[in-house]
Amino acid sequence: MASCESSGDRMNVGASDFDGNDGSKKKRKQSCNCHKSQCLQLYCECFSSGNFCNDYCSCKACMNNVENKDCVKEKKKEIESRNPHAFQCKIIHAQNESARHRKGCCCNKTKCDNKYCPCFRADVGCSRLCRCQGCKNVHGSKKDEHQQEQEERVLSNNNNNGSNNNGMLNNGSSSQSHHPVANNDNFLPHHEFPEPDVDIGNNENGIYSNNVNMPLNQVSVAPADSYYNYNSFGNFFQNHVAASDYHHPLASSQILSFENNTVEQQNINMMLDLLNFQQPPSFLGPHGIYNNHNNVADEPSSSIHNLSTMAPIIQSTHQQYRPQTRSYGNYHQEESGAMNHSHQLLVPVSAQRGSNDATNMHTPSDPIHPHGPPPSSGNNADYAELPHGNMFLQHNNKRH
DNA sequence: GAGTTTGAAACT
DNA sequence: CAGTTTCAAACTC
Ligand SMILES: [Zn+2]
Ligand SMILES: [Zn+2]
Ligand SMILES: [Zn+2]
Ligand SMILES: [Zn+2]
Ligand SMILES: [Zn+2]
Ligand SMILES: [Zn+2]
Repeated sequence: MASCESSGDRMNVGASDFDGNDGSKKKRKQSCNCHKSQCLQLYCECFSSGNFCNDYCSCKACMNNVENKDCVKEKKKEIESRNPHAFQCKIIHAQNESARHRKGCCCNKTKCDNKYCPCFRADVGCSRLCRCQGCKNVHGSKKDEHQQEQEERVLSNNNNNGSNNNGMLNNGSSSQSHHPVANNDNFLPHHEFPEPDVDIGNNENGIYSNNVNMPLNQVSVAPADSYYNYNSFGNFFQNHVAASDYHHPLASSQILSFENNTVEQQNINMMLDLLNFQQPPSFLGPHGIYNNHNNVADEPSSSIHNLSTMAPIIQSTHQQYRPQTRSYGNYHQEESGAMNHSHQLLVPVSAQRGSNDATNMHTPSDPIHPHGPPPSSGNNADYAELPHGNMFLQHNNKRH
């Protein structure tokens, strides 16, 4: 059974074209890097294209192999019962038509001009089946409504000249009329700070600054405790922000000697630290004085305002977010009290996202946002509100 | 249809 | 270039 030549599948890194010895381009065997699907869902390109995984794959817990061929067959049957076309070639070569993607694409943001677009990936133009916005597919872009309308008028006037197409404009060379497109992407820029929120209620002992509270505005489900950490000032912050922005490399003097490296001693140290607490330097923000160290969105992560002054005191190995290389969080304290290199024990953020992932949580209502709260559908949680009102970017690509 | 999960592409 | 973000599709309910 000949497999589909140009499948348009996504390619795992290292699996794309490569130069052969003779200088020719060859297709490297397709491969995947699946971590959670066991390569038994259509997310897996090997499975999706009807192939077993192979030596180039770096998938985890892969089931998509000969050894499990019964299981694979079962799964395929199940999926085909939902969609009989699921494992058929995704590119259609119909007579008198340019090749097209079976289902078309639905690119809302990328204009079909890169490999996010399944049509572009397969080197075919967008067709009438595509629901793309502002299509600029170099292999042939879909007509927009205006062009479609014009074309239909022309066709009905001078009865057709034999050109068959898919509702596709001729490729690249034809210059297109550029209508000014409404920009719906003018989301609140990070530098538009709200009024500083002086959190008096928690300031009476001088220990805490604004971020002592868990974020007030999270969506119904509170993030698991492990999503939070606190710095030496007792401020709570969200780990994923912390991991990338709030830490800096731990000085060797700050790594405890063995005999002091106990939970008890750490707790004593923490109390001492709190006793010796000095208010973090305030700074003049766009709308006044800001007290806290954290979440200064329009300052670089290396800014003093975005740094904590000591290693995380409590950071379990279950913590989802691996502190960045070069970060303070290179070290964490295990329950035993031992300090260890965090980044060798924790998993990268990209490997561990989940629905309760703090990065994916967003505010139900967003008084700061000039365009109202993020829409309630789609993958639309790009932004959330931090405790003191700053917006920050999340993982979840909601549409604006 | 709304919302979540997934892994490659893109970005920095 | 390792780490993170963005993206559109697959998936679930
Ligand atoms: Zn796979
Ligand atoms: Zn594979
Ligand atoms: Zn696999
Ligand atoms: Zn597209
Ligand atoms: Zn398309
Ligand atoms: Zn398109």
